[in-house]
Amino acid sequence: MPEGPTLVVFKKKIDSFQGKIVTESSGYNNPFAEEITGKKLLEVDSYGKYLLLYFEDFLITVHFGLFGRFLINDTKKVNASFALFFDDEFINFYVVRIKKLDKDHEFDQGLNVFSEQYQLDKTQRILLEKYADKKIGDVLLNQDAFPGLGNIIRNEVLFLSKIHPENEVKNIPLAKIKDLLQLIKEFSKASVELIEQKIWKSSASVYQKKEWNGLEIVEYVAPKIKRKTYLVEEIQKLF
DNA sequence: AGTCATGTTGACGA
DNA sequence: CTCGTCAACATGAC
Repeated sequence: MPEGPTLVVFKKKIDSFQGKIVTESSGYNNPFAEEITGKKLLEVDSYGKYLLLYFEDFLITVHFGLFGRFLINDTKKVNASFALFFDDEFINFYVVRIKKLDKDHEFDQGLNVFSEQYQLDKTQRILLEKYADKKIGDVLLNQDAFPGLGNIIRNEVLFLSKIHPENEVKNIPLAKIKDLLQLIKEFSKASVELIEQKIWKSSASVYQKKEWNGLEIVEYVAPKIKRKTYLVEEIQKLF
């Protein structure tokens, strides 16, 4: 279900549990229930498409995949894959995958557009050094270079920066690359509010749309990544 | 009601 | 070793 900005929204909703003690943890896909029980939830954060739950001795990451959901103080009919209870409150996570990491695990904040430490230059360097021969439309979904970037953001920023997804990275003028990276940052951050207002998808320019300003939006499945791609031929250039 | 999807992982074989 | 393909995921919006 979620891309990076959605995880920022999730984090905000769970923020109020910071500092509270987990009185019980459960879930059919939770090998860490015993370790988590009795621990204080020190901090909630997000990185890319992961929700981060920091405890005294370790860190739990929650990935929502395509179907992941969570409910606060509410329960669905199906069993939760992961759940946290705090005295009289609780959070149920459905269809999520969790992992346990070292509490000092370092995420590369230089690549995180939501971080104060984001470095556009670093993303640019990685893109040009490691992915020069790849298609830009494919690379954007690579979480190593673009943590949190998903299919909606991918389609929208390629359109907004007027770049055709089939361009190989090395053929795109540097100025256009910089435009694209700047747009990824701005679009991702602006998305948070739109998601909170539940108008994110409907306010998209090309994603799941048929036309833009009278121009046809072409739709196809990108072969390598097998993801739906939307583009306006007249606007998005091949270099 | 069938279709499709904001995503990843692991199994398998070429 | 790497690459493509497939399936799975207590789903849910349209």
